[in-house]
Amino acid sequence: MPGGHNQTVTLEDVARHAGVSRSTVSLVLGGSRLVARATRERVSASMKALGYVYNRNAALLRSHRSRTVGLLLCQITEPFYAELTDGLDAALDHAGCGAFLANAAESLDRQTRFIERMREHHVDGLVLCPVEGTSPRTIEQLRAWRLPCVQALRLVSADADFVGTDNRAGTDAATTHLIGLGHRRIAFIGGLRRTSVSRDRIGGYRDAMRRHGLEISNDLVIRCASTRRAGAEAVAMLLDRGEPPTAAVCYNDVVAFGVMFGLHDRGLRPGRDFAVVGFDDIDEAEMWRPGLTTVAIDSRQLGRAAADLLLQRIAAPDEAPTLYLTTPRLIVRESCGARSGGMDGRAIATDGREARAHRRGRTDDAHSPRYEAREESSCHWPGEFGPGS
Amino acid sequence: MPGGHNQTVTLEDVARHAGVSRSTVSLVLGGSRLVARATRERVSASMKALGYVYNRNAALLRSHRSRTVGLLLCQITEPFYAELTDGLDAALDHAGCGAFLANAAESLDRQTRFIERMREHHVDGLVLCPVEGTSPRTIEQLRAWRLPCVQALRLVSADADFVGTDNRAGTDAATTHLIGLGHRRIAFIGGLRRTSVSRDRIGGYRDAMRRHGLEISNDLVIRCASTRRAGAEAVAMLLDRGEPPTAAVCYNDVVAFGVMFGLHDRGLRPGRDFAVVGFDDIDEAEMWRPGLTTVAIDSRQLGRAAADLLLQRIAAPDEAPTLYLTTPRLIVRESCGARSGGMDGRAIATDGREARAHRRGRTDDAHSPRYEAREESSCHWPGEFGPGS
DNA sequence: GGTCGCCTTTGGATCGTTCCAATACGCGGT
DNA sequence: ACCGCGTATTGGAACGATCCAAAGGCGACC
Repeated sequence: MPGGHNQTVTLEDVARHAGVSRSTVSLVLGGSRLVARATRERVSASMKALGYVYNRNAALLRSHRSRTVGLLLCQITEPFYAELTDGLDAALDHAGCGAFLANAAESLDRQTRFIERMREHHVDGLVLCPVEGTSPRTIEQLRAWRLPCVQALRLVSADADFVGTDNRAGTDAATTHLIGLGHRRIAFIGGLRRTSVSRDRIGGYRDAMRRHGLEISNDLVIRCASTRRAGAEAVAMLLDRGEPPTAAVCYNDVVAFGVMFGLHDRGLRPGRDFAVVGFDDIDEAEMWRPGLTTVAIDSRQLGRAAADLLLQRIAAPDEAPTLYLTTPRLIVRESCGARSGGMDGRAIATDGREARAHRRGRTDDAHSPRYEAREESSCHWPGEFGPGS
Repeated sequence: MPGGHNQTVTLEDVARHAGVSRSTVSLVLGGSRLVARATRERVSASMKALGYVYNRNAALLRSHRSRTVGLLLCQITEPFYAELTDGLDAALDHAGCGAFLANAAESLDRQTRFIERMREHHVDGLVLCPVEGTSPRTIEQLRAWRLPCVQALRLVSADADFVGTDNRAGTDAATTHLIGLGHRRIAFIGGLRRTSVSRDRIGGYRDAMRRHGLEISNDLVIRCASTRRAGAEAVAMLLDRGEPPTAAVCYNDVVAFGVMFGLHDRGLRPGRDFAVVGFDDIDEAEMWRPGLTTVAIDSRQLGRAAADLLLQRIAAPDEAPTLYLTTPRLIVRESCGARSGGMDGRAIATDGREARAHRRGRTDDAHSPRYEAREESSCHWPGEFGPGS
């Protein structure tokens, strides 16, 4: 490879060097079977010799395919989204597709700006984790622009593809588990943002409580931000009440960690004096002391699913939208008191460690669509989170 | 805005609609002062009316400026990198520049592939958090390709721009603090990867130990991965020894959290039975129970600094490389036993809460380069981590 | 009235690729 | 000798912007 090129090497240069035409070189680039084997090898050699770099932008200008997709995250600092990105990025990479990533930091304004920018870059499609307050019209607009889009996690419009999990079933299972352990006053903590995720997670909690004839007083539901600090403050507030709850279902693991910190501040031990359940099963949940009982949704697999669905949609833009929902699994560890002699020591259904190992195995497998498509969605879109909410 | 366009709107269309030439529209796009105010407004109106979308790729083809940079992270799931990305992204956004983000997941192979892809996309520059084993030749190559590049955190080549922190000073201060509290057998935990960061953090620890005439036996340095699990395992191993240490300086906060989990497993309380110090001061460090004493390096500001330096370098590609080093600050909380009556209760120099508040204030300020340039670097590049290491 | 200069505007060439219709070529069959 | 056919290759026209040299219009000044 020559050292100090200041002029870019083009197809023309390669063609001249290999003694063929520009078109032939282009065909070689595309891996066409039309080109004779000998020619193909000669051209490849020339490309290497000249240090040729493919110009994706020039190609895109003509072909209208960029082999690049956009990924718009609502909050990259949340561990769950980092893990999701990890899976998604790997899947796209595997498919020879690059990701143009942007972090909206939960700002509707930045989200709008980034969508604009993605269009300017002519990405082939978009994975969107919509920020709170995203209007269904935004999704409609993308459709009108014919920009393939997959909504991830938070459902805004049922008229576009969606990859997520059955949140309602998740918190239902978590709450039911706590009830089975003997708890009666169970709080829900977190879910401040007005998103489909919040609605469904709170909904599942309510379903389970109602089914067991338990009171769902509004002051058992503390809506707070998804931070450790907010979780700690929320549980402090609950413990100050006359008849405090004995357990809490948390919006996600981060809030649950905060709750455990808050318990610590009062000299209470999670899993012994108070039961805590999280949601997401992010990497650190297993390591916690006590280990966090939580609803696992395999972030990385969800990322892969989103990537696969988007690529599929790019290939066939006019098919009806698909809703992919993974089935969450309750992982029982110590923080709810069901294991290692805490609280009441009742026998448990799920072995956390085993389930975890299983999940690991799946995660490390070769890449292929492994999510489950389910028709009976737990999401009931038209309603609370309509336009402008 | 018309509904069902299937043909893209080009400058030509806008020009026709506004009754001017293509060139004039282009000038308007560039915000040129040459165009008369009335014309400018007419053109803008036409753009809006037709739903015009700027085609960055077409522009790039001609102008050789994409107003897009690449950000290559070595591991997006590490909270520190997520925070860095947060700051960097915001700064670029502020400068009207997009970021093409990729996650190498600590794989040299993926890093190479992504650099290739960035070149194909003709990004204006690259912020590179080099993965372990990155050769200085990689950086030289970027230079030969005339692709502006800023190394972040990990220094690979002194011949290119670098943004990082004075790691050696950081662990030196942390270790000195522990020695001041009366500790004599102090371990270093973490820093498995062969990077300049590992070298300098271990170096600072050694410096302080040596300066105080303390033994630096090799079995006090446990090199392990930057995970909670590895930290827990490492401290367990240390405690099994004949004469275990009474304190540990950790490679970063994540390892420190692991160490605290490991202590918990042995029934020991960090800050009372064993002193723990971290590095980075990631968001959650303050919330921990006990609060983590750690070396703060303000990840978001570092991200901003990297963005600024890169933009500067793109503007002036031929200037000599700059090394920006921020000065780390020790934040004393409870985990080292210096506060709240732990261990020996000696008076302390730094108030964690105040320092934190100060940092917050700076972080939220308007965007401007606030890092400190220092000539006396703590990094001694040629050596241990040379080519191919 | 001609010329100079200033402010605006413009046409054409160009960037590096892909697409498409056309061609060159070897070869067996009539 | 000509045709038909399949395989391999090619030149020219896009794609949608920017750049540049040049020109149009209009006062002002000599």
